[in-house]
Amino acid sequence: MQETPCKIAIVDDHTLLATSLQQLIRSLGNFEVLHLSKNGKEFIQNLNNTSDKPDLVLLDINMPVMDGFETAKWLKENHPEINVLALSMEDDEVTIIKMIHNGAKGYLLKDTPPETLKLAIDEIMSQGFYHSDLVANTLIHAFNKKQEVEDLGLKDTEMQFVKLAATDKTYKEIADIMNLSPKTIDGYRQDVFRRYQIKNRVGLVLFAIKNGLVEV
Amino acid sequence: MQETPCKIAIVDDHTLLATSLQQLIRSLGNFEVLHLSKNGKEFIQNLNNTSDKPDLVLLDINMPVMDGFETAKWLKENHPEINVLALSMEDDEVTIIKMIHNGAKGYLLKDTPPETLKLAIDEIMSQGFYHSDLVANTLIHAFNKKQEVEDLGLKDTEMQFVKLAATDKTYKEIADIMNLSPKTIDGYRQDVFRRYQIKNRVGLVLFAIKNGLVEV
DNA sequence: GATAAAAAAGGGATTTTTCCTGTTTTTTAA
DNA sequence: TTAAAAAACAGGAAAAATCCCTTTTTTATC
Repeated sequence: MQETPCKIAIVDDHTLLATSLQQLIRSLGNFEVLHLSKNGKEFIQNLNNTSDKPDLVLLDINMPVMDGFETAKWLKENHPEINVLALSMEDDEVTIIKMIHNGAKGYLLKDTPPETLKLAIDEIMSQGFYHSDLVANTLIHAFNKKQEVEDLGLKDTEMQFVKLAATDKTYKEIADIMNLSPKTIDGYRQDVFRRYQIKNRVGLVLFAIKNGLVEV
Repeated sequence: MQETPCKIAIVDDHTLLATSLQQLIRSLGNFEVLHLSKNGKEFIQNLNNTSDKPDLVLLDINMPVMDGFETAKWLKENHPEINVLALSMEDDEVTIIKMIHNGAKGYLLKDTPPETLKLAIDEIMSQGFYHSDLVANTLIHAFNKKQEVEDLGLKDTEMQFVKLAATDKTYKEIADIMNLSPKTIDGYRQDVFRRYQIKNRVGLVLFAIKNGLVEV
């Protein structure tokens, strides 16, 4: 008895690599390659052009038009049942984290041996995720490390002001807390607004959060 | 030649468990237990009372006065060179994530066999982290899953308003975008403020972020 | 079609924020 | 010690946000 084959789509802007991947996968056994796409946009078109949905997408990250991040995010949102296996040459922390966060069920480097590719696909199909040391270690270290706040050039008083401005206190209340005149606080505000091109207080709150000055 | 022993501190409010842990660790070989503490506060006192700093702390999580979360966070901030190995009966996602985020270098369940405890300590001392499947899988899944936004009871228009309010646009600009009168927007604002006890727009922004309504 | 409820809009006042322009005080450096 | 720089503070005004209460319009339901 033949099992129904695992349907795979390949998204990679390097045609040569995509076609050789296709051949490789076909040689691995019970797999069927539905279509190749050069970027996320083309992939979505291919997806909509056929009723046959892939079980898994081999997704490159660096692509023009619509890259791997966007494509993974789109799939997570619109077709969560389609698994993404990220394929990349990059092994830096930020890239890996972004892909896993966007729903990729595994992350392979492009110099991975074919057996690992097969293993990864099988594990994703059977257990929902390919647990590699690369991904595990990356997540652990990213999560574990003390994320240092980069120096933005804020003076101590300004820093304190910004942190307080990211709460629902009024400037008058902030002035009281800092034992300063509301007019001094207004001076800080104006300086910070100008220095970082901030339009208003909401902008200041978002600035503080984005730069890790306050926790939410 | 005898290596310098690994110095260990134990923090656990269950005296019985703490003392038996102490005995166990001493039996494991080249370890030295510096002191036992019933909670984080007591531990910090013990730390300050002696010049001999531990290399590693076995840290319970559920404790009165100052629990494992706070203690780990304090250590991460004040003594990043001291490794934390979390010990707990809980294996739920949130607990594990919080501990790793607060700098714990490993996470063990209390029903772990002694050999694993030794392995964990050794791995932390040699490689800086004890890589267990429990932690790896927890982080991966937490990071990978689509964090569903719980229903807060916001209507569609209100939701759109809140999302726009969490940008640096004025209410007038928001009204334009939503093709509504500024007065209608003001009505939304007032309703939402009252319903969720929000004081002002910064409060609204923080509310939106905390509840995952917008990404930062 | 009448009626009640919900949504949209408005009037008007107060508080807060924002943005100018400055002056005074304190700190720093020569 | 003194000049310069930085920090703190102010007056005043316009814009935005906040709040309360009322009216109109739309929607749903019988």
